[in-house]
Amino acid sequence: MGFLFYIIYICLMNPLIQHIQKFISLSESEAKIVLSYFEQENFKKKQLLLEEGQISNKQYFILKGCIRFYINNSKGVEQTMQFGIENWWITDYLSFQYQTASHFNIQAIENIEVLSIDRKSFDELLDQVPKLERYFRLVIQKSFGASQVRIRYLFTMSAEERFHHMNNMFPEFIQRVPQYMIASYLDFSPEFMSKIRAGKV
Amino acid sequence: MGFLFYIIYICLMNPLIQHIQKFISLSESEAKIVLSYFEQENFKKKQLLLEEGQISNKQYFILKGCIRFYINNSKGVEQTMQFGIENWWITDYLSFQYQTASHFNIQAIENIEVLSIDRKSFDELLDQVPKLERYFRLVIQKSFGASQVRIRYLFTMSAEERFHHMNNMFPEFIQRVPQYMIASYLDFSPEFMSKIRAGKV
DNA sequence: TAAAAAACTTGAAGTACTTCAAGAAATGAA
DNA sequence: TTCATTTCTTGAAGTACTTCAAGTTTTTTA
Repeated sequence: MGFLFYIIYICLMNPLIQHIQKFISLSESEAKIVLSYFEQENFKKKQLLLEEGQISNKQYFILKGCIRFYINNSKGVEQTMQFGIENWWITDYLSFQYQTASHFNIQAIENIEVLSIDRKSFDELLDQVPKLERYFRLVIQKSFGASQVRIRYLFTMSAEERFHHMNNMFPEFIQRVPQYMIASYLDFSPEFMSKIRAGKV
Repeated sequence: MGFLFYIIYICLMNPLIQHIQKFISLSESEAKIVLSYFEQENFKKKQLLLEEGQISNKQYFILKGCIRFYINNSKGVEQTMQFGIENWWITDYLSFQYQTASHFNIQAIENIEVLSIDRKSFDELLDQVPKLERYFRLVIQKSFGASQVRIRYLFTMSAEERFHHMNNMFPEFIQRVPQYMIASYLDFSPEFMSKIRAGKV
């Protein structure tokens, strides 16, 4: 009985289960089923979780660490499309859903721990715990909203404003990630970022 | 009996039901329930479906016509974030979900017909037909994918390339919408668009 | 702890766009 | 069918960035 409580305890303490519980409620037995579909994976700094041209066969929930979603632009320069940290889901949803080649790369910026689920298991999980449809709808909805806000910033702010805005909103993040990645995320050159920071613009 | 068949027929012929059927299957009776939650609304060209500062209380499915999702930038210029045509869903999902003030405007570019559903009805509908959770998840997932692709284009292509790309992909659309809206969607000035079209860049 | 690699800085020169202003063309309204 | 409004065009001048190249600092590796 003590052992069982322990199992339940570790299930409910799991970051993924806690995240799900923010959106929908899950019983202990459902939590256990959910977790049984996931596998923990670790990646080293700079390792790729997905490479351009591959089919994104897995969806990841970040337990620990920071990753980025990037492309190689026409000049061969890496351009960061999105960052992900603890409690974020990350995948190329189009490639994952339609099993088509991805245009994006996903890379660990730090040593990371993620929970992963492949496409087939994901479908099975949703059939077995249909409640999760709502959870994933809400998660994607938030990501989509964030993506729209991002486009709004790109459209309405100058390079310098975008930098200061990000600096105010996520100061710890600016410390955590190389500057050139932030620069490309904000859509300007690393040199220009250097000048902004030095107040030389 | 003939009358009943007729009802079923008009339900299944409805563009929304047909759209839903592309993602999940729906019985005739479910189709009827779904439609009972929606209301048809018509808007005239230039009318606003949502105005910045308001809470987006409705979600729209476009039956006919073309709309745009735009912001007023810091210089008071309207900047198009997104277009919507037949069979697209449109709303500010963040404002709709969390009932917060929207930063966006939604406007009819042509005289339009939409199906609308308010937030409360939407929740009820999902409770009554839980299958739809998956439908909406997939719809939003596609929108999110499109949004990511859009950012990719903004990052990797020059103004001229973005124009030619859009011109190749959606030639009929370029005809349908004023040039200055396309220019702002592609993130350059209407004057520059004019020069691109004239081959004067 | 040294050497190598990665990340950041600086200034000078260049460019892809924007802004402005004025006119022409197309569309809509009476 | 005309007048008013909206949309599109053009050239000249300006600017917010980029690119390049070289040096400095920081981090990683052995």
